[in-house]
Amino acid sequence: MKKTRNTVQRMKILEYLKEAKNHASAEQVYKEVSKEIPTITLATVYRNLNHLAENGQITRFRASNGYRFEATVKNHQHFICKKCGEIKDLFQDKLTEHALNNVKPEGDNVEYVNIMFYGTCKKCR
Amino acid sequence: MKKTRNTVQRMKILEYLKEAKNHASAEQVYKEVSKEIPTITLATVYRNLNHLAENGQITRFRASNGYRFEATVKNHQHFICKKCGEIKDLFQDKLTEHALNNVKPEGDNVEYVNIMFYGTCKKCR
DNA sequence: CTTGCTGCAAAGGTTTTGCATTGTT
DNA sequence: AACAATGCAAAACCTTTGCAGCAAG
Repeated sequence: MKKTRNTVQRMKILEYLKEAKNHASAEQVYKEVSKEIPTITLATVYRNLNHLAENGQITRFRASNGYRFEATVKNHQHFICKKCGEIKDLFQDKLTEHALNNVKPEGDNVEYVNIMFYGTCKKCR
Repeated sequence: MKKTRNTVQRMKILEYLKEAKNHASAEQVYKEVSKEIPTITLATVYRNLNHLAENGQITRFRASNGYRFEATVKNHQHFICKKCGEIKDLFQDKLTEHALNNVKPEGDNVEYVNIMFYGTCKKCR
């Protein structure tokens, strides 16, 4: 396992995601963290987000307009509105668990599931 | 509903996806269809893939390196290897259905689910 | 004939990378 | 002191778009 360092940048990025509890884009993280570390660059934000994701401290997934990042939270799902693109958390207890329990891998090693519901949100209907 | 035309390009693209039963990237579709229609362009491929996806004839989802397209097949899920990026179909019967039956939308209109399992495939372990 | 679709080329947006320098450990 | 991480700028990638001509209905 590679050695990692706790730089101010990395700490602040993680801290932001933990507090915001949102599904931030890299740009969004960059904007927020810039307030505290004005010299930070988008490249650094990306490098840290990827690093944190690889270490399981945050979760990374794709929306139609790029990656989204969130502090890792167990057993929840997402709803994405096809019109406005809003992403909501769903906490359908046991659903994630149920999915994991019902996969028969056939030699592949399943680590986690990503369950995304799509449709039209209340506002856009 | 907007009127659409069945151009040779569109027909061949759909035909390819139906026969290949894969999770092709736009590039891949382009490459294959080019064999039959050498003058086709990537832009046209994209326009048609998006068009077909909007009409429900194919399904579009995001892998880490871009969109993937497949002829629409009901009630199946995907497994993606984190190392090699290979995408496999899973047919855990009822899983998709179960997920849809267990969402409580709260005003949002759920249309479909995308269930993606991640891990390390047999070859990469 | 109408207008949706194509090919071409160019632009747009997001994410990654090379390099010299800085800062953690 | 070692080397992981940063900032900067440039590149790489994927996808979309404007436009003039073409072709499906």
